[in-house]
Amino acid sequence: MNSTPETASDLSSHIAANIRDAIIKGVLIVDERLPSEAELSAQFNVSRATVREALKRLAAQSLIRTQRGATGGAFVNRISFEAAQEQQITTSTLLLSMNDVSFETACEARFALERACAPLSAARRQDHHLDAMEDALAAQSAPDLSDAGFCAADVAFHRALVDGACNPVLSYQLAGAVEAMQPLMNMITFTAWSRDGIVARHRDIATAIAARDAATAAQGLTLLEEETQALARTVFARRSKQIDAAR
Amino acid sequence: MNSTPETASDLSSHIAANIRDAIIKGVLIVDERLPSEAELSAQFNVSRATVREALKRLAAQSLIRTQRGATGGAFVNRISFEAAQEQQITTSTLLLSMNDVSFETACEARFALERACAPLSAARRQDHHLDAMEDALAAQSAPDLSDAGFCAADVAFHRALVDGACNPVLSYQLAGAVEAMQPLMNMITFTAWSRDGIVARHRDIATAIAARDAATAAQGLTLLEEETQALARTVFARRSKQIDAAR
DNA sequence: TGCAAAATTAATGTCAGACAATTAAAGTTT
DNA sequence: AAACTTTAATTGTCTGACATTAATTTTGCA
Repeated sequence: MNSTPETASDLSSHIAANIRDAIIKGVLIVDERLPSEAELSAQFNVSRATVREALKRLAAQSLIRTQRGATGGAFVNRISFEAAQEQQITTSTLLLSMNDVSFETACEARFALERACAPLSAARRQDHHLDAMEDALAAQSAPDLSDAGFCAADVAFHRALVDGACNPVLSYQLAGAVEAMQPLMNMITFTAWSRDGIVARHRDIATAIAARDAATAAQGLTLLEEETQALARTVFARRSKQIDAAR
Repeated sequence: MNSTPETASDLSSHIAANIRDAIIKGVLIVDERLPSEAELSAQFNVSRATVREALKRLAAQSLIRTQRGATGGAFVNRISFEAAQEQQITTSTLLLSMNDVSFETACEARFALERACAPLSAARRQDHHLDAMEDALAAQSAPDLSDAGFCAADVAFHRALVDGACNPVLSYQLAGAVEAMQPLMNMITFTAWSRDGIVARHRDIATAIAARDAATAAQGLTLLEEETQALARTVFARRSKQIDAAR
C-alpha cells in the first residue's frame, strides 16, 4: 500500500499524514467537513497552532479547502484536473531544473509520450483543437517573436495536440511533460532557419491530425524530435566551444 | 508564465506563493537557506505563526525542508524523483477516485503511455528489469493470491517495463498513470480464467522486451489493453445486472 | 404579520509572548 | 589533545487573546 511513511518527528506532519490517509482511504469523503480546529486539537491532544500547520499542509496539496464563518471549517476538496495539472507542472518543472536532467532525456520523454497521444488525437480531435494548433502555428510564424514567445506557442501547439485525444487523464499526465520542457527549450536560441524547420514539422503534424492520419502525425513527431535534438546538440556544442575559447 | 494566481486573501498563502515564485524563478537556489522565521516575520510584517503556516505549505510540496538547531532553518529542497513520484501518485489516485473517471478512460491513458515506453524499454532494458518482470509474473501466477495482491504484482510488472526505458523522466511521468490505476483495477474480481489471460499477455510482453522486439511488445500491450477493457466491461455489466435484479 | 436591521454565534485568520527541544559552535577542564 | 560544558540560534509547541467572516437568531418596527 501507499501508506506515507512520514517518519518526520514533528506533530503537524504526523497529523497531516493521518488526515491525508483518511482521505485517500475514503474514510473522509468529498465535501465532508472535518472537525473544527478546536475539536481536532482536542482529538490529537495538540495546540490549535499545530493543527493549523497540519491543515495548511493539506491545503497546499489541494486535499482540503477552508471556509470562514459560522458554518465554515475545513472540507475535503474534490481535486480538479486543473488544480492537479498546475501542481504537476510546478513539480515537473522544478524536478527538471534542479536535477540537471539532460535536454536529451527530457526531450525523449516528452516526444515518446506525445507520440502516444497522436493516434487518439487523430481519431478524436475536434475542430477547436485544430483551430488551437493553427493559432499556435500562426504565432510561431511571426517574424519578430522572441525566443520565449516562440517556446510558449510551441507549448500551446503541443497541448492542443494532446488535448485532441479527448482523454482528460492523458491531458493531465502530459501537461507536466510538455510544460516542464519550456525552460529547457528557452535555453536554445532559435535561428530563423531552425524556426522554419520546426514550423514546417508542426504544419505537417497539424495537417496529418486534421486528416486523421495517425501514422503521418507520429512520423512528424519523430522527425520533430530528431530535429530538436540535433538543434540542441549544435547549440550546446557551440556554447561549450565558446567557453573553451574564453579560457 | 506560470505565475500562481493564488488570489486567496489569507496572508500565509500569499507569503507561500511569494517564496514559491522565488524558488521557481531561481532567485532562491537549491540548498540556499531562507531567512529564519523571525526574520521572515519581520520582512513580511506578520507574526511568526503566519510565517510558519506558509513554510508548512511549501514543505508539503517538498519545496523546502527544515532543520532545527543553531545552524538550522528552512532550506530550498532539491526535489527528488522519488518525492515527486510519491506526490504525483497521491494526486493522480485522488484525481481518479474523486472525479469518477471511467475505467475506460484511465485504462486507455495508461496503456497509451506505456506503449510509448515499449520501444525504449526494448532497446535499453537491463537484466534487472527482466528479473523484476519475471518476479512479478511469478507472483501473479501464484494460485491463492488475492485480487489486491494480483493487482500489486501487475503494477510491479508494468513499472519494471517502464523503468526499462532507462529514462527517469518517463518513469516519473508514468508512475502516476500506472499506480493510480490500481484502485480501479481492484474493483475487478479476477477469475482464474481472466488471470491466466493477463499472465499470458505479460509473458509475451516480457519475452518481447527480453528479445528487444519493440513491435511485439507494443502489440502485446495493445492486446492486454483490449482484454482488460473487455474484462472490465463484463464485470461492470454483470454488476449492474445484479443491481437491476435486486430492485 | 412580515421584513429589515441588529445581535449572536461559531468558525477560521492573526497576533504576541513564552517555553521546549535540538544542534552547532565556542569555551572549559582534565 | 580530547572530553565535557556552556552558549546561542533556530525550529517546534503551547497558551490565550483578538480580528474577521458569515450563517443564524433575535429584535424592532412598519
